[in-house]
Amino acid sequence: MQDRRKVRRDAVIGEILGAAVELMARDGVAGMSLSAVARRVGMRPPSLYEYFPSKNALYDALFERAAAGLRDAVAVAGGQHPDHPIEALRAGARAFVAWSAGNPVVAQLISWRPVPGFEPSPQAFRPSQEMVALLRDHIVLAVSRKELRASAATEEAVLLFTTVVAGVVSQQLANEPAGGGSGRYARLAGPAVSLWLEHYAP
Amino acid sequence: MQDRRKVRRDAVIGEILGAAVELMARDGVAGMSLSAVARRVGMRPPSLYEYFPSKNALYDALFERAAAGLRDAVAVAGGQHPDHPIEALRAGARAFVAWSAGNPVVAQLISWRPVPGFEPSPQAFRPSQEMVALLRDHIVLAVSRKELRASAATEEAVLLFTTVVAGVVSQQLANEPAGGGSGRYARLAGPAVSLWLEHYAP
DNA sequence: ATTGTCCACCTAACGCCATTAGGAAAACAA
DNA sequence: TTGTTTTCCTAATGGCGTTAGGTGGACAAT
Repeated sequence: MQDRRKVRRDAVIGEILGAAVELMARDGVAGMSLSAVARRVGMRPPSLYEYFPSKNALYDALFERAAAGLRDAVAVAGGQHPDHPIEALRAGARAFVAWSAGNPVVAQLISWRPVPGFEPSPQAFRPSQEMVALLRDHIVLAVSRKELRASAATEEAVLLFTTVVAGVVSQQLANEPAGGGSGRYARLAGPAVSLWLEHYAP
Repeated sequence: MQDRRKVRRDAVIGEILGAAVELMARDGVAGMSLSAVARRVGMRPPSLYEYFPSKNALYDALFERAAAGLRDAVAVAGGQHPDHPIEALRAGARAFVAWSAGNPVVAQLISWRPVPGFEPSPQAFRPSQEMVALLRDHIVLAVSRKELRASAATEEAVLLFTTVVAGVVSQQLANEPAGGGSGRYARLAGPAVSLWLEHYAP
């Protein structure tokens, strides 16, 4: 019956993380306070230390969850086009931007460095690396099918792809940080990726 | 002899802003504390309120200085090519990225939203608007000379240009926040702008 | 030279924060 | 029933941004 305890504990952790995200939306990513989180979940601040050894550990848990969610969103979108890597790249980039616009708080945590002193642990960073690996696979596949120039598979080309997409996300987050808005900047995802695709077209 | 006082006051303000930048480099943009600034300039924290009515006002002053410096750097670079707007765009974008890589702390203040609760005042934001106006002028000139497609002067195209450049800066700041580094990501400025220029080539 | 005004600093204090120490009660295992 | 572990608590420390109120010196006017 140790199971019962673990279930309860995981539920509390989820509750804490949810409250943290809500408060980050209200007070800014770096403006979130453990005291406010504790108030929202009906605890005293020190009790949170039963679940996270520090505030940065809480950020780390949020980072890992967010990175995994983002990776999954991109993977699902790309997976819709299993034998059309160009379309997979387009869909993946659009999904990346859409997810970031829809989850602006945690997207800031991933795309920027908003919290002084916090750096994601290797474990939390892993989903992001897996996402880049996925991107690389699509590009390599496209090149092998002659749908992209060979130079598209170079390190610089991959970096350029992520940079272009990061630019769209950055504009979106900086200019519509609330996220709920129109997503004016997120609409640039398609055209931005087109710039890259045209340059590396065979 | 009121002049003497104003000179002295402005010198102190400069000293405070310099200390703030140094501490932001050490502790993060949002991690800078007025107490630490006061210590560094040899004052007690409340004395800083003779010069800035709040911490956010200090951020605002830094923002304005930085935005003006960035605008000037871009303007100088672009001005090197008065009758070659394409080269002016290239040089301006490179200067933008180089300045941001060389001043990573204040660049974060301009490109991101690192400080919860701080938004630049209209006055502090003005240099940034002037910089975008300059960019627009170059593009319009290039279009009128048939060096760019007419669609390059649309709102979307201008937004795409800023987005591509913002992407390079964002990658640079996120991955080499210390700035002093090799500027690996800043080297993408040229290729990134090329993507845009190729797409809008006549 | 004296007076009055203003500026630039100070100390003291308030309420908030993250974090640690140590204790109490409840949940579970024996 | 006893003992252990988990989960919460109160109390306290040292830091923060900011306000209130006081003091001395720099300046202007007499």
